[in-house]
Amino acid sequence: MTNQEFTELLHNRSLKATAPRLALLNALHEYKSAMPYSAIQSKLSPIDRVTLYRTLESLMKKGVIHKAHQEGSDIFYAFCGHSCSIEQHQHNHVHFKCKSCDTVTCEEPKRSLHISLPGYDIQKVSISIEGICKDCITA
Amino acid sequence: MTNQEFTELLHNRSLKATAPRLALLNALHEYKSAMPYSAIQSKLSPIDRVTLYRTLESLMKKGVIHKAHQEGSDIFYAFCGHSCSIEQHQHNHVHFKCKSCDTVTCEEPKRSLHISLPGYDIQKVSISIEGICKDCITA
DNA sequence: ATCTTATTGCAACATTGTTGCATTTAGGGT
DNA sequence: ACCCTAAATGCAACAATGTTGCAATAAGAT
Ligand SMILES: [Mn+2]
Ligand SMILES: [Mn+2]
Ligand SMILES: [Zn+2]
Ligand SMILES: [Zn+2]
Repeated sequence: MTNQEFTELLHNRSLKATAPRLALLNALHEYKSAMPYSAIQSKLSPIDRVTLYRTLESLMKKGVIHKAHQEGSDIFYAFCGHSCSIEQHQHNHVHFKCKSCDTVTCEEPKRSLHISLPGYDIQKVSISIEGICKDCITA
Repeated sequence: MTNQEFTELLHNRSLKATAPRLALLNALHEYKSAMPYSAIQSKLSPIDRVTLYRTLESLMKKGVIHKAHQEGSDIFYAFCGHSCSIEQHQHNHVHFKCKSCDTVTCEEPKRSLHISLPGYDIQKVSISIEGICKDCITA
């Protein structure tokens, strides 16, 4: 992803292509897997804390990024897929955190799981999984 | 649940039956659904913040309570079932947060869902659901 | 090049997490 | 009923993150 493309992405969502936003998008892009808040802050340092806070907020609100994991103290952020837009987030995937390498990734489960709670109106499902990732098992 | 029973519960887990712990257990018990941190703090006020922190930690470690919801800023706590012990937490239920009444409850889904991620070793699954609860729909 | 509005940067404050240490207390042993 | 000791509390102190207001700045439309 080039800086030019990120700029388009932001403009499509009525967001100005500012330095902090491009820095964040580049950081997330390079990081490959979901990026913990602490790593984002280090990478973008010396960014103003409030600016980072609002940058994350606006990008989340516009369906560009999403929180991928929030057990533990460090919150992980990841890019949304094409299914997410300014109107709504649409995530059918799960979030996997490896206890060995501490990496958080967005994964598509083989069988799409259907949760049934009779009498309830289910609007959003978040699934966080912990275990050992493929790479750490093979290695 | 009487105070006497709570004392036994604590002793079974090698924990002393102190005032802060009994206060917490009583608060959780009265609250019925999962209790947000802020409500716990108000209810137990004026409890020392550190004591509350360590009380929650120790009770979680010994399988007496667990975090029921941690999207949002307020973390919800709830009693563990009989399946949880000093050795390990064993939760097969999901956590439902009602967008209307803001209540968080532990729910047993009808079909037990099986998540399949080939190549990965799944050790723990946390499912958080948001929507409208049974009571709010009926009302 | 100018203008307008979104965005930033800073100050300031709030909440929660976390550790160290001295003091208190629960509960087992006598 | 009284000791004793380990466990637990209370307080100080610091760190990290969330959150708002406001003045200064800069992006992008004209
Ligand atoms: Mn994801
Ligand atoms: Mn639960
Ligand atoms: Zn791994
Ligand atoms: Zn409800």
